[in-house]
Amino acid sequence: MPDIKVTVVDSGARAERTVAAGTRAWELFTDTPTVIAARVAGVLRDLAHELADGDEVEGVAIDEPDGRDILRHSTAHVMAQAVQELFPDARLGIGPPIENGFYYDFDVERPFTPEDLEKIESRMRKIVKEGQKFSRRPVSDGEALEELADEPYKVELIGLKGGATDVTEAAEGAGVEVGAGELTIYDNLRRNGELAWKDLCRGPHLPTTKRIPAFKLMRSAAAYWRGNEKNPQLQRIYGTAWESKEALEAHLHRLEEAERRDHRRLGRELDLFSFPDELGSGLPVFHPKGGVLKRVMEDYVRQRHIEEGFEYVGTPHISKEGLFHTSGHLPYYAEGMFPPLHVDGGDYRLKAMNCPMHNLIYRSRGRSYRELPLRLFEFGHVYRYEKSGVVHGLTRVRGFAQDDSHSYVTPEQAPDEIRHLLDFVLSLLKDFGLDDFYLELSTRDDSKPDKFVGDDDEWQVATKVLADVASETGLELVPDPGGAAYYGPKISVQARDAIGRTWQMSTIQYDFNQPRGFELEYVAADGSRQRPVMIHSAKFGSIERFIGVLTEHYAGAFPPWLAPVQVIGIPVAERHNDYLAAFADRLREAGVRVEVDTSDERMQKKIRNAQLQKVPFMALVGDRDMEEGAVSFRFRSGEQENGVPLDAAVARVVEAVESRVQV
RNA sequence: GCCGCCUUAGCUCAGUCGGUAGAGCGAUUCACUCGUAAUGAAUAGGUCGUCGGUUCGAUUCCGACAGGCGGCUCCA
Repeated sequence: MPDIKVTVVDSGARAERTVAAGTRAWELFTDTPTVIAARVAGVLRDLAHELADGDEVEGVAIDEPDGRDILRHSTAHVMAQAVQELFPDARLGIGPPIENGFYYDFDVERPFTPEDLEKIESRMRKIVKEGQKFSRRPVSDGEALEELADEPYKVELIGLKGGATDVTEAAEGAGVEVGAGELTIYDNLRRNGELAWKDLCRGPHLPTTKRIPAFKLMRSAAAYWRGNEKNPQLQRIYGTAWESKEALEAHLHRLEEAERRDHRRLGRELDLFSFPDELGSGLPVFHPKGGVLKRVMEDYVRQRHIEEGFEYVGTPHISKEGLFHTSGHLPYYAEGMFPPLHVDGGDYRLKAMNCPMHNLIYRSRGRSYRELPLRLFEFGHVYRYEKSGVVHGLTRVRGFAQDDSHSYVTPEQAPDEIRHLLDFVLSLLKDFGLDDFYLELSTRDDSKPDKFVGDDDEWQVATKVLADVASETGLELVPDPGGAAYYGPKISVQARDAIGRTWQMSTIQYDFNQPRGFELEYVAADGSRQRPVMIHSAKFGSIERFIGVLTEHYAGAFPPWLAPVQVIGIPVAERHNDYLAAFADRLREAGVRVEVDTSDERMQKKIRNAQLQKVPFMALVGDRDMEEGAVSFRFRSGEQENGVPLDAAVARVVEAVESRVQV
């Protein structure tokens, strides 16, 4: 048998090897048990892939990103097999790997119960234990259609492959079933060669089910077939799979950590806000402590806007409906608005956006080019009729305050203004402790012209201006086709929080449509009347959402400048109360939010309470401190600074607040 | 809006196979006055989410609605 030459790549090192023709990838990696697939000439392959002369081969380890995807995809197959063994009538949808796990969709008569998931999971363990082999088999479209005649969703995918340019676009996740080029079926073979199960799949897969070290089914939920609400709903089971039991445990631990940070839970525990049923879904109230957070944020943000050349305005929450026809909201955004109120023979609407009202301020008198950029800003309360299933804590509500501004500029000024806004937004977010961002550029979906106002040329200009400025920042820029507002494209700032989750915060939108709708004009230097462009911008998106995000980012342990209570005085015994009260007065004079715990609990209990309330400074006073004219600080970390003289103690707190640092 | 699950004291949760309920924490009161994450005792607190139906009787079974949770779709 002739020999072939292959190049084996191992963590950057390359080695030429001569092997017999017909050698399969696994034979190169017999010494490295973590390798579960191969990257051959840059393409992921099964370990059973037969090598060709000149191939460049790299092992794919189970704990690298591609390896985990393969593991999770294979685990999804095992799950589907278990489901079809237990529920023979279940028809298969798609089953891709996703971040931290996988899912598989099934068409079943009855939704899965938690007990079903347990049964499925134990059946899966049995299949894993059996060590079934994943065996790849190329098939023609015709053969696939014949073999999978009982799987209508798979048949549909095969059909799409012929027509649609990109199957992944036709159904998110479907790329793992049907790739470009030839179709393949994976047979799951028992040790004796018997066929246990099969599925249309592009692969690659683990060599055998035994190579699944750790997995767990998480939950089941409904999902629309191919992500379209007009399609039937399938039952989706989510699971997770990892390269080791330890990695699975660590993942579950991270989920617990995220739960501990949940702002809905912290909001209750820290007495920040609540959602009274009596008000209705998605309508929060802020309690005094949450009110502090909200006011401090708003004060700071208002101040920064004024420094940046914005003018603070005020507008009502409701208006006659005609305004929203002029703005285009009713034709394009009606389903997002609350239904009309019938008053005095006319219809009024709660506003869903502030822009129409700002336009009226602009239009209240003639404007000169000398006034531009004209920047109007307010905390405008808007109300949106969110579908009942999407309301979620403070991050998705039906009534909220936008820190909303509209810059009216000449078309020539637009790029500078957008640059200015983007810089401003990023600096504001950094002030609040968020410093890891990327940008998203949301553009029009050309296939749905009825959802967007204006002509192509205008959209192109607007999109280019935004794209150019966004790329100047050097931040990662992710395209978001179809995500634009009806009146124009937008840049949004996505911020990563302390545990790596991303949140959409600021948006900057370029709008040439509303100025036309409202017939906004300015008089140019040559005396002609010109139409301004407006740039919409919300820095935090929504104050409510931002409070929710900050709460999770800090896990409720806010930096002193934001903390509802900045210092809590804890007397060791009742005789220290007066001394602490005097210290608290001094702090209060310096503008510090301070409380003294004069309850008759023991000191240890007071410390525990302060710790649970996540107060940044605990100021303890006992006999020793009183004698020295000092206090002792305890921090949330448990660290202490004992015997701090009173002047220094006040200065210490004030300094931390003013510099907006975390302690 | 769609699918599934859930709703018992302020919070977290037991419980009743249909005969109107209990714990811990929290609250209040009393005692204790204490040096870095829970002192002890007593007391109060619930028409078991709302409205209908079945039943001699419903917190429990059925239905509708409201609210919540997890997804899908959508989104600041």
